[in-house]
Amino acid sequence: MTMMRTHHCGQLSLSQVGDTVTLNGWVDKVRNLGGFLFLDLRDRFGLTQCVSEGESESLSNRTLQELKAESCVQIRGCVRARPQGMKNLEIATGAIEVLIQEVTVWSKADPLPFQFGQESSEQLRLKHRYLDLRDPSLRQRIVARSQLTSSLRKLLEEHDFLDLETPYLYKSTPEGAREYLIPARVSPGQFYALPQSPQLFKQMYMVGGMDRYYQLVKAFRDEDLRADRQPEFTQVDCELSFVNEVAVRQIFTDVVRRLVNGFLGRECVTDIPQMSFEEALHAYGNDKPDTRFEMLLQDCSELWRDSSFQAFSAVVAAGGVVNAIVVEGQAAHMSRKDLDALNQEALNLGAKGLAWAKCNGTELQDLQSPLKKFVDEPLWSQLQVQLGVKSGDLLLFCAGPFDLVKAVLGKIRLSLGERLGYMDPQQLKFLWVVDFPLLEQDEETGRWAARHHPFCMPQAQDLPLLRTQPEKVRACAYDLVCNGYEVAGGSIRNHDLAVQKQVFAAIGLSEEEAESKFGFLLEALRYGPPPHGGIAFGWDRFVMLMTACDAIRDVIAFPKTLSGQCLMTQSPAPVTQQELDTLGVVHRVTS
RNA sequence: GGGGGAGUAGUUAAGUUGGUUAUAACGCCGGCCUGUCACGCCGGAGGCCGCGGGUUCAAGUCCCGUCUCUCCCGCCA
Repeated sequence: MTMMRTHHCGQLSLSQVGDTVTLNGWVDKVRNLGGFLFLDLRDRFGLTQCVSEGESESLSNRTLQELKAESCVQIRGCVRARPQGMKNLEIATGAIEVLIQEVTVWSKADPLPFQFGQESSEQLRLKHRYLDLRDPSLRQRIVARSQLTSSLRKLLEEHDFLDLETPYLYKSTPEGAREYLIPARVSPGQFYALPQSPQLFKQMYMVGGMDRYYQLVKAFRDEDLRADRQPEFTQVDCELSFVNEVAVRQIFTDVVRRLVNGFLGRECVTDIPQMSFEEALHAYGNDKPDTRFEMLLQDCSELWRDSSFQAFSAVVAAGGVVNAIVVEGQAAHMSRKDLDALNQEALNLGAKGLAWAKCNGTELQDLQSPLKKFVDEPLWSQLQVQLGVKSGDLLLFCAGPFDLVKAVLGKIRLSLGERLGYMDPQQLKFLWVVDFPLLEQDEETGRWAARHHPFCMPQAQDLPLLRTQPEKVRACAYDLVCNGYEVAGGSIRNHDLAVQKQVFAAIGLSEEEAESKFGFLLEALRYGPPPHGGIAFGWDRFVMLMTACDAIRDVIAFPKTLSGQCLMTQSPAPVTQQELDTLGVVHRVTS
């Protein structure tokens, strides 16, 4: 019996000329020139041009013409060199073609709901995701994902990590993200929860002496979706024993550097710089700075304190701030309409407004701005010096409470960066953000909560402040940021029972509550836990950045829409009353 | 929970101030064509203008509601 396949569609070259081969794949395109017909056959590996000269009665060009795009076929034929000048340099198999001798149709395809290589609605492609996967552009991203995963596993295993599993059926831990609940049939009225992260299990592995753990694992969060957030997503979850912050960052700088450079085939990442949370917030307005461009947020509150511009001086007097960004060389390129749009964006984000100033020269008289009448010579020269303004620059000012100003200008900076083409997806700027606050205060209730999670180790020198000034306590926590996305985050954990109890106390968790929620952790910490810490990568985001996409849907084979639907399978879907009864779930019908 | 954008042939889009038979490209169907690789040429079919209501002599176009997709805010320890 002959082989079902002797080669794949990306394989044949001049060295097989004269061989009889059998290929399998999908009909990419038929070009019938009359007595002469070309059929492009495509599989995951590539595309091979097959040709028929229509001599045979049994295999007329008419028969071949009837093979519709995306039909699945087998073609047996003889490899021959293409004539001079007919080679296609764009494809790997472009030097040869296969003279068709026999075609087996495995299955026919109806006319397609969308065409490959052309724009079409994502909705339609998601409904027929199995077809979209055949489109080389999605296929390449999914293949890239597999390659990255494979390299990552090798790198982690080189660093002595063990691939270990953790349960998906866990229990609800009300803090943090909303969870997906699963009724436990054999314990009526009780529920499992899908884990938002395997955090405590990996710590248990460390207490259990496994030393280094990793897992490519799904995590589940029942929160609203975004372009970079799916309800189920893949983490590269890692944990290490006998490490401090520096060691963790060192190891993962090495892993990321080799992973990225190996994938891109160029020295894209050399080292990964560090920035404190505080510096990131001041200069970029958020904790995940996009460092592909500058345009930093600059404080100029003091310069306005005594100015005649009430809107700013009053803000400063009330303890607020005035920040500016310098948009280089854009004075002449921003129309009134553009500036109005930016102002509107600032208003939508809660600011009182965005003041602009065009520096058409270096003198005060060259200044064009609604603020001009409030700016005198001394203020102007101070602004120029402090902000580093040059002729031709556009200045944008925002005044108000610190957090608001940072948030607004941080977002304005990003939308300007986008407009001005400063966010080149081919460029990857990694950054460690460090020295995060351990706790954050709920604005409404005034209660303190863990910023990352309640198992983070506080920085030793800040520990005495935990009772007196909890806002000043920094955590041994770090995020890996790339191009404005948080791609990984982690911390050193508490292996010291006493410190863990202090943290629980600081977030208002009573001993009883701590015992009922995390009793197994507290107990484990009594039996010789090693110092340990770890990190978890948002793998979808990482792959998205590596493939220069802007939504994680683009690198997930079967993603959900923003309303959590799978358009292909139509999930979620209703269940019968009988199923609910079996589970002991009371379903209240809402009108 | 809130705000913005979108929904017109199989697909992607155009559609003016509300006014004749709703256009185009690709795809599909039929015919011709021996070197194409976005093949070319000739012809043809194809429409619940997302859905429901309203205004009007007249609605793809205006108004209200609703559904779906998308982007953002809240949210995401």
